[in-house]
Amino acid sequence: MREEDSNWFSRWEEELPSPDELMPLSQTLITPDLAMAFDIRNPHTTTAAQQQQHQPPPPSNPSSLPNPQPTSAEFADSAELGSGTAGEEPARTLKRPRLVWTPQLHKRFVDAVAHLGIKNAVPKTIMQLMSVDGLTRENVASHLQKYRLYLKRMQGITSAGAGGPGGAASAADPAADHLFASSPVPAHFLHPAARPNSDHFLPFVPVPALHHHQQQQQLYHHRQVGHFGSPPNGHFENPFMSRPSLQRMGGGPVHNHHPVSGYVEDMESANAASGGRKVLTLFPTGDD
DNA sequence: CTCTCAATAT
DNA sequence: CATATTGAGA
Repeated sequence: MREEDSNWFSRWEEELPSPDELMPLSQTLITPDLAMAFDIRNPHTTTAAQQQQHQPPPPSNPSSLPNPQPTSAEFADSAELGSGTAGEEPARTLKRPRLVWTPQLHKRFVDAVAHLGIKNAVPKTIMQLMSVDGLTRENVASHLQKYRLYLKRMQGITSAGAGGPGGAASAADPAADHLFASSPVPAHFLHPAARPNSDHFLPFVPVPALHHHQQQQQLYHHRQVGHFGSPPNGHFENPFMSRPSLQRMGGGPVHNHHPVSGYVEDMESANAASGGRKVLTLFPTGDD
């Protein structure tokens, strides 16, 4: 019944963060928009007051994680502010747009949690392992809360029949939680003690060997309408090839997720039912 | 200090 | 509605 547990493991190799991109430290204190607007890739805003906890060692997995490339962020956002809505606020205390947890982003989240082990899966660590720029601890914490609830809820019903690791969440769940249901729940995520024999599966535990400096890739993409490819450098770049980067668009994605396959939904679009809400979202990295 | 959880706000 | 934010307890 359950023996291919190591499946999820293999998948990791495809997305495992290289040591290079580990330790993102995206505590961007400056406005993302601002930072990007100025092409700042090295915000030292951090007063060197964080960094106290080290975490899991970069899985020395030679995996091919096509990580975030230094995609030159392009600008295209015509800031039309009627009155001091955001002219230049103090870099601190800025509100970020709502983070939109797209399946891909959630996947990274789940992967991170799975690899860290329930034990070490705490917001900070998860955030670091995810290496998603712009992601904050609060973002992860909030989502983690929901995710845990989802798991608990699921454990009740989903006993057998869940055809294997790949579809652990395919129960007849009335709880078809749109987002959660689409991510392969690793296999166990329940109690730490319910692990039959996969202890050594998590080779990387806590190896506080994290040193390096911040390397953050602020791939905030500003997208206007229906056209991109206006590289500041005059080079052509494929926006859809980027790695996890947050993008903020306006309006509600109006349910763009679809089953399988990369989707090139039309981002932006008027806000459906949310008024002009700026949202942070991340690219459909079309790799699933 | 950070994590977790519940309630609440947007 | 999906997130964010806050607050209390550990």
